[in-house]
Amino acid sequence: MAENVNLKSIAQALGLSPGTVSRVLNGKAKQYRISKKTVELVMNYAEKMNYSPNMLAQGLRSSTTFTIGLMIPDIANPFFSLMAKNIEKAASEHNYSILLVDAEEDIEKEKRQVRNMISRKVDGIIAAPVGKSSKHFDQIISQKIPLVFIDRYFTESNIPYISSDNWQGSYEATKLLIDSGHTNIALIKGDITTEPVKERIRGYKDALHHNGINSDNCYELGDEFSLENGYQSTIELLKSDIRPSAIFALNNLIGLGAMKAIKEEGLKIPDDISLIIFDNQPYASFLNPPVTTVKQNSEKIGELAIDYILKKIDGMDNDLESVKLPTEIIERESVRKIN
Amino acid sequence: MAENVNLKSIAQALGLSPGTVSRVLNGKAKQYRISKKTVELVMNYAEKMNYSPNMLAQGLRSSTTFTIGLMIPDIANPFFSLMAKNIEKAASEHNYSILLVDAEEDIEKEKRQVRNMISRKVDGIIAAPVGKSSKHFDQIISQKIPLVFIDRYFTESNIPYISSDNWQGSYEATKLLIDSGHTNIALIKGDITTEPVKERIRGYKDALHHNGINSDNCYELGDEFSLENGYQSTIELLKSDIRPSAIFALNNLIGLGAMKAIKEEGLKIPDDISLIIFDNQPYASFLNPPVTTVKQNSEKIGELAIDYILKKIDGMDNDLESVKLPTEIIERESVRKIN
DNA sequence: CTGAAAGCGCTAACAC
DNA sequence: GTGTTAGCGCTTTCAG
Repeated sequence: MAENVNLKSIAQALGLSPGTVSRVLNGKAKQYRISKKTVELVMNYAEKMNYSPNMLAQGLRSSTTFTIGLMIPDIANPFFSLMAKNIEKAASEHNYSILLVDAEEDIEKEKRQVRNMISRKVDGIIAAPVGKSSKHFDQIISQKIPLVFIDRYFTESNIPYISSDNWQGSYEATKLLIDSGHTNIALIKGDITTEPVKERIRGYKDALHHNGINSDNCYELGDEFSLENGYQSTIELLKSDIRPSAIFALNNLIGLGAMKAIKEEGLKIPDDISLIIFDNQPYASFLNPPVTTVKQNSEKIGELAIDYILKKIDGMDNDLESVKLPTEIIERESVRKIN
Repeated sequence: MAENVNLKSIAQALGLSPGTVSRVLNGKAKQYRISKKTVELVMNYAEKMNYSPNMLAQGLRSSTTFTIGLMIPDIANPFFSLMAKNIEKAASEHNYSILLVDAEEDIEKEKRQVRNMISRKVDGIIAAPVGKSSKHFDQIISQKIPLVFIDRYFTESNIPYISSDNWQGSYEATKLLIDSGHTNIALIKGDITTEPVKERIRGYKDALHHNGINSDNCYELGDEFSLENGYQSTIELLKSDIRPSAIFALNNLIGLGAMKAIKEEGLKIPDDISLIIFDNQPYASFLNPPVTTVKQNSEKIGELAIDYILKKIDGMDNDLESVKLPTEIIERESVRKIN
């Protein structure tokens, strides 16, 4: 295998010019009326030499890199990894590659990586932003790089987003608990500066109010989408004298953490305490007990996001309305009906 | 914000040459004894203009892209997504970015993406290869791009790999079942052309033989790491007259599928049938019942892989011995002790 | 139908 | 201390 096979070396070997070789290899033979003979010659030789174009050079010259930046707060969270899978799939079908960043819920890392994406001249960015502000994304906008948020978003910015109807999911979950006779419902939250968490809290509170329950009776705690937070918060709850009859966990990791704590304390779901988890996962129906969840359509979120970005890259001026996809309550066996 | 701020525009604005600006911005001011005044001037102006270097140009010129290709068969599988997380974290700490490919267990896609990675001039590649052969990775080798396999590998190639001791994990799991009195143990497999699956099968068979159990009595089926395969295979098993007393599921998705089938058939684990799953996940202890698993050290796999690649990129000629990390049986409550 | 040449933005060897 | 220049590999305009 030749060391450095590039347009020039091919051209030389074939007694042609780099321009011609480029035209052939980019399927512009018709357009430039290149002779069949030349086309075959080039094609065969390139094939034989296992030529693959230098995309850095292509990108530099054509200022399009066929790269989409994907910024995720936690790729190990199955909610996000499933979304990532669908995004990568659709992207690769259109010959785009994914530059992946796991922001680790760290705003500083996210900021650094925003610049990195700019430096790398990605053609578009899909991000589930981490912080309380989208200011650092302004650079993306001013560079005219298509950008769409997924899952998380900011109401004050006008960057389009695809998310779930967090209010709805939370409202319905809380309502289900209330309808089952629960009036002392604890809420274990994620970062309350993020919009989805705010919305979920609002849904929860609205459901309480609409049903005549004083939310002061209900306890809110926690501050992070993590197993640890779910665990610690639940322990705190169970050790206190609040003794809620139900816990609403605002994401899947918190839910797992809560289960761990409940189990360790020797309590049973739903007999001793009921549980609903925001965000459904494949394993939810095999848990002990099968857990009632709020299902988000994460495939759809990924799909809409990549569609939007791809179209935007193609220059379509489809100024997408932001979308809040409906959620769905999956009733299983973690909620006890009281009387 | 200026439209296109680059070295040239900065140089012009400041009455300097691009070379000088480049030197300052790359921290080579000392080395070239650039005056403090110039350094400050450049730094401030670059900051003010929000300059970020064009990494395509840098890459083209310096032939190093600070990019690592990561090829994963299924990023939605939590086993892989956790590994991806650790890899991205370590990479970004060294200013490398991750180009992510989800091969979707599709060899053709993997082949295409290998070429893509070459075209993109990644500095190194970490891959959990999909197919039965590593032939398409030869191009990587001949391009002298550092490459390491994770999880999956090929014995006949001498591409280094970091994986689990699949034989050990499988042997120990099977032994545990045998020691608990099981003699009719069904095995639900993944793609048998892959080395880890082969090793797991071998571990299983060795354990049977060493304990005087005729493996003809034991049923093997299935061909894919998926929930569907786990489900279908288990249904098939339960409907047949084989009636194993235990199932050994060769990965987490198969395990979940098996649980689904067992539940649907109205059977109880471990009373009616025992289960061990290869690959431990955070939710395993909350399943019904908590499932005995074979834990792989996936953080460590990711860590060793990225360490190796980074060192290799730095030109260290540390020809890593391939590693098979020990596994650990996590005993929970899915195995029934017979008599 | 094809070639020549400019230039994308950057770095580094060579000048002085 | 700093400028000049060549060139990384590619595409595309302009010529013919």
